[in-house]
Amino acid sequence: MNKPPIRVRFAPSPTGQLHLGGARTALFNWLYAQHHGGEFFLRIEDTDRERSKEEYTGQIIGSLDWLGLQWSEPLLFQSERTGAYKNAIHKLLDNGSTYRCFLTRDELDRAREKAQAKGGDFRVPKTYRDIPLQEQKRLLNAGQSFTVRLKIPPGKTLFKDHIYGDISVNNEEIDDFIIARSDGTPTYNFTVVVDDYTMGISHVIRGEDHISNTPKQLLIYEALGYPAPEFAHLPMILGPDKKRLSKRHGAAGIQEFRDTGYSADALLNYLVMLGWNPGTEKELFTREEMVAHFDIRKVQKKGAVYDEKKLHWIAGQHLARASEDEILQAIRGEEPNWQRHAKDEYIHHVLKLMKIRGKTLNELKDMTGYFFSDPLKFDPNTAAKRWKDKSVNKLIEKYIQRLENAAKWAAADLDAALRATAEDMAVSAAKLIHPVRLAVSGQSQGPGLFELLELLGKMTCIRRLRKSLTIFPLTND
RNA sequence: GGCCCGUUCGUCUAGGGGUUAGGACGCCGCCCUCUCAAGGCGGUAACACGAGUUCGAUUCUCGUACGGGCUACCA
Repeated sequence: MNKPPIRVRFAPSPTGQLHLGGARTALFNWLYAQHHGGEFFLRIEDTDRERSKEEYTGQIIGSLDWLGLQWSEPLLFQSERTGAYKNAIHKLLDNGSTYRCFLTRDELDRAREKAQAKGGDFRVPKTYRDIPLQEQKRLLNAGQSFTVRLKIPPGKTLFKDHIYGDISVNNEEIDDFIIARSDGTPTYNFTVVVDDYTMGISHVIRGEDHISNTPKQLLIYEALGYPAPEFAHLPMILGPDKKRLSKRHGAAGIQEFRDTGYSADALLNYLVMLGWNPGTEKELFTREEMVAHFDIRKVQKKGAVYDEKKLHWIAGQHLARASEDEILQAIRGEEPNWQRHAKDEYIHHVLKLMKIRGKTLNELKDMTGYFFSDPLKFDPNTAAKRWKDKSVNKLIEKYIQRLENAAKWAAADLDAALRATAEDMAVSAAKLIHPVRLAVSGQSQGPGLFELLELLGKMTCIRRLRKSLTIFPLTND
């Protein structure tokens, strides 16, 4: 027994940008393929002419590309497969598993409204399901427009979902639904089946919102005589209100996560933990580790609420673990000219010092400005607190003198020099440390002061300290 | 309304007939310390409800409640 190859797909419709839910569906498909040595395909479901937009196709592809969820060729567009759908519809018309329905949309709408007013439970009337051939011909010749509906057979439709287990539905619950509209175009449930079959998809992994579509699609597989794939439905990603996450909840577009400086790996790591667990307590994963550990049976059934705080934490952990060069490459990937004037070696030092202090690439960029140019802004609260009066100027002057005479410019020596100065002046080291930090960085916080001074270099430090003597204290007295 | 699915700390989750119900984020406190992070230690907080099965249910069964999805000539 040799197993059929594993082929999965992600099939977004280009009616909006790629959002968190779509990205997770894509990720789980990709992981499933990677883990099992299968292939991952992409299919653009652009049959809704009204809502589909080419720019969204571009955005979705761009986001997937950024996430690094590489798909195999060919990339399929449903809009280019009209021929295949037509053939399949004819096949079903010929083999009698479908019928032409001459009910008009208006008729149906009215009947539906009436039924709903009376308490719901509207069923599509099977008026034309079994009319004689002559009558059909007559209507056709009269130019009556029609839709093609699937004849739902009696019985039960059941399937085994890899995540939800056995699911069954009585066929009576399913209407003779439309597979081809009156303009001849196929509907969603139909195109999905035709495409999944022709693409040789072995496992359909998609959102839980498709569970109720599955029996319908299974019935189409049956009518077409195609073998059905296996199914796995993923729980929804929810907003804080427990409703399916959407634009209303804020940052749902992948592009926004990229814009706020999250790395693709961190986002993927967060996403994989949303609704899945490895069965161990590990929760920080590299891409390779995700592939190695992924097991679809460990996917949750319950919808998961998106929590930005946790994403932020994971992003910080990824940053702390990343090499300085990886971080630099990631930043330059977004902003090619970032700090081009500085030497890579110097930037690496800066990043080494700062990477555990930021969670996102943007935070890192924002907090490292003073490593590359003299600070122009000085935190006024810190100035008020740490540099109250002229007495501080005296201390700084003394420290500058020592620094100028420093033989070695290394953290330990700068430290010793500062403590010696403090001792001379009979003050605590802190009385000097804080104002020096303010003078040199404009900030009240940052890396260890002496590592900072060492990295900035003698000239820069002395320049900034001198300058600060002309600025502080802020209050004149 | 009908059908399908779900329900363990605020959130993500582990567990599973007998556990002090475990971990993570967040929050709080302490330690480290020149600050901020990071890190370490500790704390806070959960089995929706009701029956049944059982010596014993958070765990199994059935109901109820609540939540979600679907119910289109959208995908």
